[in-house]
Amino acid sequence: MQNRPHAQPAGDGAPASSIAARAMGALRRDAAAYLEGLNPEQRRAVETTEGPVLVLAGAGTGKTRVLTTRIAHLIATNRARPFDILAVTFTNKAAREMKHRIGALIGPAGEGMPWLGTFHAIGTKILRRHAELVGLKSDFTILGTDDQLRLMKQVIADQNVDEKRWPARALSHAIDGWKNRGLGPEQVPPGEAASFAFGKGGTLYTAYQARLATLNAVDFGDLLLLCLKLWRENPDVLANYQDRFRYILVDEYQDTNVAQYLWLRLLAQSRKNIACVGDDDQSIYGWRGAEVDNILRFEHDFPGAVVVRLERNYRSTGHILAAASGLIAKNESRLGKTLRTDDEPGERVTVTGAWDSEEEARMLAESIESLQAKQHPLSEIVVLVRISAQMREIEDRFVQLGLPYRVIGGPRFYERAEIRDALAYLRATMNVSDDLAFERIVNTPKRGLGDATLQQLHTYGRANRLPLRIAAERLCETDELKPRVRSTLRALTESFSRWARLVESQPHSEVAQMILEESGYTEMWQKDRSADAAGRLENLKEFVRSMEEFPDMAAFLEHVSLVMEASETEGAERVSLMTLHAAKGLEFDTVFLPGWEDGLFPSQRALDESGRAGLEEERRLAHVGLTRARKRAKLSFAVNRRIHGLWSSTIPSRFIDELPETAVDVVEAPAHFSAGASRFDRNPTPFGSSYGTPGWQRAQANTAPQGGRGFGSAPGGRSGGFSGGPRQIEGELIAKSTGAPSAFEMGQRVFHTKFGPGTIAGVDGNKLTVDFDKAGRKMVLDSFIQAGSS
DNA sequence: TTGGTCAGGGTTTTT
DNA sequence: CCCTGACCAA
Repeated sequence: MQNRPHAQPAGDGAPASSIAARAMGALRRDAAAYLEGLNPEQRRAVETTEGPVLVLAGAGTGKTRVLTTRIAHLIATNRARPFDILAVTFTNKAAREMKHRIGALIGPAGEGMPWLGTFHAIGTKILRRHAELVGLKSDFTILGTDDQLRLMKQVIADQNVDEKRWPARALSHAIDGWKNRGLGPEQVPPGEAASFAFGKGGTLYTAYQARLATLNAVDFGDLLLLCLKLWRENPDVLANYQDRFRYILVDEYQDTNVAQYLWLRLLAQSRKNIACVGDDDQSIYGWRGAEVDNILRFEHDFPGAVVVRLERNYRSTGHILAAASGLIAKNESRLGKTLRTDDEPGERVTVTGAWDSEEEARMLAESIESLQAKQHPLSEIVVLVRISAQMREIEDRFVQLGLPYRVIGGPRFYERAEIRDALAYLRATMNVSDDLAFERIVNTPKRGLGDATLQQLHTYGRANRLPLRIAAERLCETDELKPRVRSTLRALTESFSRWARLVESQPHSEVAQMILEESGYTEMWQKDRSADAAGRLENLKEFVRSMEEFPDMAAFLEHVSLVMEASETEGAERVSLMTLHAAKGLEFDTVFLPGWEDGLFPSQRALDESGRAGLEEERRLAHVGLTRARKRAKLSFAVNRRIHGLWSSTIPSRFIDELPETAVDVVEAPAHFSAGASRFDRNPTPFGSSYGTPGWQRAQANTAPQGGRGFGSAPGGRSGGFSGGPRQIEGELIAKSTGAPSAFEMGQRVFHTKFGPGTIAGVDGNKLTVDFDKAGRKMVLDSFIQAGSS
């Protein structure tokens, strides 16, 4: 390898550096070995280190591998140290994956890549360093969507705009759109700004930004937009970053929006060592600001760019690839790639029509069961739908059959109400001036502090320039409040002060749990009888538990505003169910693609709103779906589908006819799936061919004992009448209430994971006072204590 | 202030 | 059909 400088044997020459030299030598050998697994195109993508590079990486062509090897190569050949490289991704998941794989490639040297992360995480890091230059303090808070919306509503009300005609959602959408395009309030084209709320769009945007500034807060869009502002107004700061980032790598370049493009262009301007990896055929986020144009225009934007096409697919068999390629070839706006494989043709893509969506769900489930009978692992099966609404019927069927499945996507962990509430409690505790947090939970659980009281607080706070929490404290000293309101409000503010003091001295996760209990928040869910209450308590428990991984509360809050995901139960033997969008980047042996009907897929809305471009994006989505499959892709459509509760007839997707004939098999629905079969579904005929399947038998076992209803006794009912019945929900409730007698006694020796061994000096319900041998006297919850052995 | 009822609206999703 | 938000009565 020409790039392997001075591979001298250790011991040769200067003895002073022998250990380091040996270590370096080992590093280089690894790197070289690594390169050998690459095909010529991949290798070119890795080894063209200087100047702009665009890697057009088709589905399954080893995109991540190229990206990680490139980084390893830069480091191993001493072109850059880990901290000289800027590597941006869109999702935390992708960033984590890259970190992991780089670590595996070059060992601990790659672990500490400080500038590998999402656009937003890196933007945050940069902004915290220069906050004052853009009018912020470095401890600014990052607002989530719901805080953003609440703020937006306030702004709309302040400006005397009718919220009915111009809902906060719409304003938020408009502002997001502008931010995605890199436009600050002053830069929005006047005509465009005027089109919102009778010419008030611009004013509202300005007012919203002003509110954010007062709160020392930013939204997600600002994390990029303010970087642009920072760099444009402070050329010296920009120059510093341009110099610092010797090499820039970008993942999923086809998903970048204008703001991100500008962000990258500013940084890459001086050194021009920018490598973007992406696939124009997998651009499916146009509706949220992604500009396919960014990738289509790359050579123009970065003159002299080297373009490398990765077209050798290592994932799918021939017919699947042919189907996907044939389909995507119908798109006009693309750079053009032809995926090829050395793999066998394999099974053809199947297309099956069903009478209605219920029948489609039954067929699908039956196919899965027959695969299962042939030892196909369930974890290698995925069902990809266009919209989440399709999931319900499919889930119903799975539940009925007892087929284990998991839904990927859905509301993100940190977007769930209970998590946002818990976070709000912590934020309001940690930061007296976090008005949004305080406002969120002031009456959650219900305390009788409603709109009227809140209005009073706002008025008082604004008049005296005080944050709400302080305003509440002061107002309690006056007699402006009704006695009842005053006492609850006082109790609340005093609790906050007490919790704030506890954070100083107690382990943060324990304080958090205490806050949730003493505020009555946990109790609120314990009393809630609805089906998901147990799950919410479970989430809260997980939330508290996850805090323990952070050194303190502040660090936890910082992390959580950008990243927080539900712990996924991986590797479980289950079928996966998700939207096509959620499936990007994943692969499975068998992929089911139901709902290929015009209007649903391609979606009518995409067609109406974006015309040909919309259709092409839908087609790319279809392409993404097909290319998830390694061995089997099974399309289906229904002739009748329930849309918003109403049955309407549909026609097969135009995409079906665009598939190359030779790659497709039309498979008829099994005979017993005739129209209206659902009516007889609950009345087994002993000789009917479909009733011998294991699934049917399980369905019987599951259905019969439900609420004492025998089968067939619910005529006309929904065939999946399952979720309505009483269901036992498992799950341990979060921290038993304070009243429960503790299992601990005075004088008992105990052990605490953080404070070590100690002796119990007091018991109050589940709160214990413990004299720790090392840490002194602390108040802790019994759930954090184990009976001591020593 | 709270809880009920009713009308309206309803892709895709990350940070 | 199912969820959310607005409005109204107690």
